[in-house]
Amino acid sequence: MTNYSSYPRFLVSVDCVVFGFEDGKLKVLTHKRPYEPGEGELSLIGGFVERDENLEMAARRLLLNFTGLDDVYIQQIAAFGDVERDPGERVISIVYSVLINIKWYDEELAQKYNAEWINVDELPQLCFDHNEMVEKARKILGESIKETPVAGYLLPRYFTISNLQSLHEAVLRQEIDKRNFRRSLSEKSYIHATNLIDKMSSRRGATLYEFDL
Amino acid sequence: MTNYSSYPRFLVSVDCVVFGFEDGKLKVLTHKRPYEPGEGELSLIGGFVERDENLEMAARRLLLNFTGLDDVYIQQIAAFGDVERDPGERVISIVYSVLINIKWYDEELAQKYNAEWINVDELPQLCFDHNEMVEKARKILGESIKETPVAGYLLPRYFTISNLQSLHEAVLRQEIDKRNFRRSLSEKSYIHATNLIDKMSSRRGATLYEFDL
DNA sequence: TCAAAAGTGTTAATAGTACACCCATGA
DNA sequence: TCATGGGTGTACTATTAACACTTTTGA
Repeated sequence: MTNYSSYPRFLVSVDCVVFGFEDGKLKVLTHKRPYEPGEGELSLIGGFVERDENLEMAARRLLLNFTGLDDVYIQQIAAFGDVERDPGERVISIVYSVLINIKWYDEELAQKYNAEWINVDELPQLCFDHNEMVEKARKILGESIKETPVAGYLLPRYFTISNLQSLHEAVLRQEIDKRNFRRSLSEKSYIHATNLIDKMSSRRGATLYEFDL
Repeated sequence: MTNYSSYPRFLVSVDCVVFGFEDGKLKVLTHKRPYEPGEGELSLIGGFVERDENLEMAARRLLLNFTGLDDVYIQQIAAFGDVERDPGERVISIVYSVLINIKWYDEELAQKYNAEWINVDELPQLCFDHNEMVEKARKILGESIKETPVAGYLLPRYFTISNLQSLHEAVLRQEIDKRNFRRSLSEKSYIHATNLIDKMSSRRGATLYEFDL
């Protein structure tokens, strides 16, 4: 027997900052909240934790539901628990950063949920404290992308160095020298050139690379 | 009106990894759980979040209660939410790292709560997932201590470079060269020498330093 | 033939690491 | 006078930053 009974219980939600990369821009997946409070306002992908699932499972369930994707990269960012953060009822929210290949995203589901990819540098006001969640997630993404192969989750399997560089530039909000960037990559063990050539993006053709994940 | 009503509610707790520094060792504050489940097992400082307080306030309330200290340094580490993590009932726990000056800790309270400071490198098994919490908090402390003045919260107001170095060594679990350490400090803007001398720790006397917090 | 993106090296500056001796003092 | 911890500088290595031209090819 526990003596837990006298303590309050709370709704616990998971909110996902879903990042995608397209046209040289880092984007975040949003949708219009379909119910009150905040109906019609822009929101991250979120939902409540159920009894039989842990926090990460809840995030994965919501993502599968919303994007059609399983097996995405997710990482916990923080817990948000201000008393008044959700005007409907007190909700404690656990935030996850999620990286997906925007091309695999299910367009039909997008329509169904009023979903929209928004450039992270041009985000309007989102509901509740969701802007703050995006900021935190982006900061952590910036730290990860320099050290780890997480960029692989935002790009297609094969990609050019230019693609990868423009992703880094979008995440870090700074220009990077091409030669220094290529050299730093050549020192990473988790990325390698394939013998494939991309003829789409240039006349000359660019070597396609691949992450070892 | 919300449509939140059909979702489950959970107990939400805050667990604090309270770090202190004494005798050249990084220590964590533990106590014996006074009730089931896990009665008698070693536990971090924790408790349930109340309706009218946010997560950080809950942590501060628990700390004041348990250590007699307000105005401590606290930083959120992560949320732990595995379904079975607490065998009594499902509890979602938000973990905070807390840095205090071990000398200010209230010994009477310590007795009352069966509290004990344990060397972080010699921690026995703690209840539930508390060891994992300590590991995460310690990892983050290691990153912070190199870049920021957080060491100031673990030391007395005035301290010698030797003190500070031994703290860094305890946190990072590695020896540091004395000359390099002193040089790196001289490049930090947030620490400065006072004109006070500590005559306790050596015959010659050592300059006392102070953080600008 | 030329526009457009791919690819390529060198130098300078900075940060980090390794290392050994003298100093001041109280007991 | 000597044991103890305080305090100091230099050379080497590794990392990061700055910088410009040639290559390939389809239109």
